[in-house]
Amino acid sequence: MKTKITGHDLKALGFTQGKWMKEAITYINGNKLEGEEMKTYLEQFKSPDPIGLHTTAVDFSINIKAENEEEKYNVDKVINSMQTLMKTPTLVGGAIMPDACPAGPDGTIPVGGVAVAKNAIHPGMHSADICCSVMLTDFGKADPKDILDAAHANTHFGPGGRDRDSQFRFPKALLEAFESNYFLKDGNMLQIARSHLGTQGDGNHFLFVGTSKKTGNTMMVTHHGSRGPGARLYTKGMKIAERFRKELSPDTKKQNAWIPFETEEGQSYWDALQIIRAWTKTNHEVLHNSVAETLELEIENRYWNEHNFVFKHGNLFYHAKGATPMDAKFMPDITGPRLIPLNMSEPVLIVEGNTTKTNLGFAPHGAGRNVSRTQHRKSKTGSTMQIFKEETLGLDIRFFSKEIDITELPSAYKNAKAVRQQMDEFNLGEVIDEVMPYGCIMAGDWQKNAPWKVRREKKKQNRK
DNA sequence: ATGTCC
Repeated sequence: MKTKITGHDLKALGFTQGKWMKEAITYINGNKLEGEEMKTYLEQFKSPDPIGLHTTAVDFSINIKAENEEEKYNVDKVINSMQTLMKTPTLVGGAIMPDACPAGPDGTIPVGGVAVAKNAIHPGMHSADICCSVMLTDFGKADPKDILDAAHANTHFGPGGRDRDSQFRFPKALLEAFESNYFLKDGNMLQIARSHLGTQGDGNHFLFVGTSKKTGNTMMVTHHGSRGPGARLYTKGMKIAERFRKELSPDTKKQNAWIPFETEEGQSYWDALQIIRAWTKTNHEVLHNSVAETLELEIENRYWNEHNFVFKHGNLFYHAKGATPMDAKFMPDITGPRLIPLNMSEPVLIVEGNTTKTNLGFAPHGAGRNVSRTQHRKSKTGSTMQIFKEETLGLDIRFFSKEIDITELPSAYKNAKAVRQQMDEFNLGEVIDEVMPYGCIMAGDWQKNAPWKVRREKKKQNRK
């Protein structure tokens, strides 16, 4: 006489534990299935065969050239990492831009990288700062200093969000969108989305004012991403992707895990990305509008583009981590030209372009870093104030925290001329206008006087 | 990237 089948027996047959087991055991025992009959019934619960890596890396186009030894080291590292990345089973194409910089362990998409996946969204390939973007408003013949002063009074840099009394109104459409989405609906997420609206964060984010080379008009350009809400979505997305990776493709590197588009999770994540994009666009708009309102100015023109995002075309998902989408097919709602900033002392480029065989429809997103922040800080041994003055001569540069961030000065970035020259050489968009710098605001080194740093400094002093 | 852990 045969004993009843248990979950233990099914695991011994190589099945993975799951919700399905309870029902299956009842069915098997209820219908007294055994032998071949049971095996046939269990077929439906078999895990799919693991998806292996591509045996050879998928080809990708290299739109970058090293100009010196330091850059050669960086470019080699970027190319090596891309070669590992391009073995990810979902990928069918890729490219790197002239401002490419290595990021993370080998096989991680570099900043300045594009990766094209079939039917898959890879949270690790669109960057942690989802929808990091640039927006421009043309304020006509306004005085650049007035714009910078008003913007300085209205914007917010540094960690966290706004106090309750200085928050912008949270649009109802955004509220409803957040509440409708699995990834975005929790209360904490909404609270952060409210308080972070109209904030720019830190790092390389900026508020830039300058004048058009073509018209002389005063233009304001903001650069920032999705702040807290986007960072949280990214973390959640990576967790879901990791669950799929373990089940579908354990050989895939953790940072390259994906969410299959044709799943409930895939659809929700895709929707969440679009909602975060709408939030981020609003995050720019409230700042630009507040300047117009403060100064009672007419807005003559406005456009924007993201450079960290996933763009869908058919069943292909173009992941851009620090690459400017040029082809209109990526952005049904974007009508203006694109914006490519370089550094605080250089113009913001206004660019148009299209797909070629080698650019995949993208251009660089900026100048890119020469060396890491830490390395750059170490290389600058003189007086910070002196270096700041030399590198920003004639410009009105302000740090929101009132502390200079030496790692954001022009010397931290790749040579702007070289990046522009490589844009020409590799056919990465045509510059149609330039916003000549008047001044800009960045977060500055807000951590300089943080309690833990002050404590560390004191210890150092005591040892001397 | 980020109220650097819901």
